[in-house]
Amino acid sequence: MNIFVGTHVNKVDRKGRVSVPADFRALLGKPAKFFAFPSFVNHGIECLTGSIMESLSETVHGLDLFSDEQDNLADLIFASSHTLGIDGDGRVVLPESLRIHAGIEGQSAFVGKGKTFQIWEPFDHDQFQTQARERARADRLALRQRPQGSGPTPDTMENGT
Amino acid sequence: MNIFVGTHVNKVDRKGRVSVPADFRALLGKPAKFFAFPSFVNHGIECLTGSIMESLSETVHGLDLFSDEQDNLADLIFASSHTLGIDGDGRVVLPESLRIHAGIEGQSAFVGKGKTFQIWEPFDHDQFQTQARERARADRLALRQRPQGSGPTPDTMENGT
DNA sequence: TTGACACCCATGAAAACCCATGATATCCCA
DNA sequence: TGGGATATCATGGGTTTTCATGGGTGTCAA
Repeated sequence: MNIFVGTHVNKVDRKGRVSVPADFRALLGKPAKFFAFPSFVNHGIECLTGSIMESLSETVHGLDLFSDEQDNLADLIFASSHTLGIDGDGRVVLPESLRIHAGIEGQSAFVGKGKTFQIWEPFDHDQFQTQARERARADRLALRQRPQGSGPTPDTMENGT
Repeated sequence: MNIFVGTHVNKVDRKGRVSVPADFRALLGKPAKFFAFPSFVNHGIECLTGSIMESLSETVHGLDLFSDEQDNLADLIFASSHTLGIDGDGRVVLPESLRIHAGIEGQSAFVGKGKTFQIWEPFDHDQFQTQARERARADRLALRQRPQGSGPTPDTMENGT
């Protein structure tokens, strides 16, 4: 099962270290590491596996080299990314810039998103999830009334903890 | 994982030396060196590994030999390139022409771009990144609807606010 | 001689590594 | 099926290694 699921809240110690949930670690292989960058749209930290990051780099480099578009995209994704190596005890150090973006202090929430995961300040994520739930409900009503309701319904969001 | 990620700000000492970030050095192999030339679209310094430089030369020579386009590109890239050798302590000397192009004085930012990286004056790069971020927000819809097929699309970022 | 440049060494700070502990979950056997 | 034994995990703290950075020395050429 190669997907990240669940929400795990762990402590951030005074050195800035956090335990990566064991389930997640198992999916990160060896060398145990992943890439993390601030989301462009909210206060979460996006976390990608090496293989996803690599194919992302292939995609970006498929664009015209030195084009504005290539340059912008590469900057947002790669330049703001951090390589987080997992130590022998299964922990990573959250860089200060990421902690600030997410507002993380004493605790952090690892949130499974399928092929990727995110790291949040736990309370922030609660709020985010509540809003997502409400939106999903509203969207579903709209969907239901539509004549052809094909495609995935928003019930992927229903897997609360 | 053969990609350059992160933004690392290092000091430029009075001799013009800068430490190349350890992550980057690890990707540059031996002999430890890379090619650098002024970007033709902004104030950054483009930095390419030997192998990328080679494939770039293939591409350029695929253009009509002696065409204006070939001539221009070759000039922009190859004629203005410097080979920067990394010394035993992991540092390079930034040639004056490059420092002037980028406006670098006391500090420089090594910016990962996936298969390549750039060197910037740190404040300049901040500005550039902020703009890229704004543009990305505006372009997000456009990107999503593009048909281009392979690899994971940036849909990890689809979790709107 | 005077720079420019390639080496060599020293040092403080930060990151990676190692070990210990308590809590929880899992297993095993009666 | 209870209940003790065992493994897994999150967490704290100390120690070693790596890294960025400053400065010195020697070499070659203008």
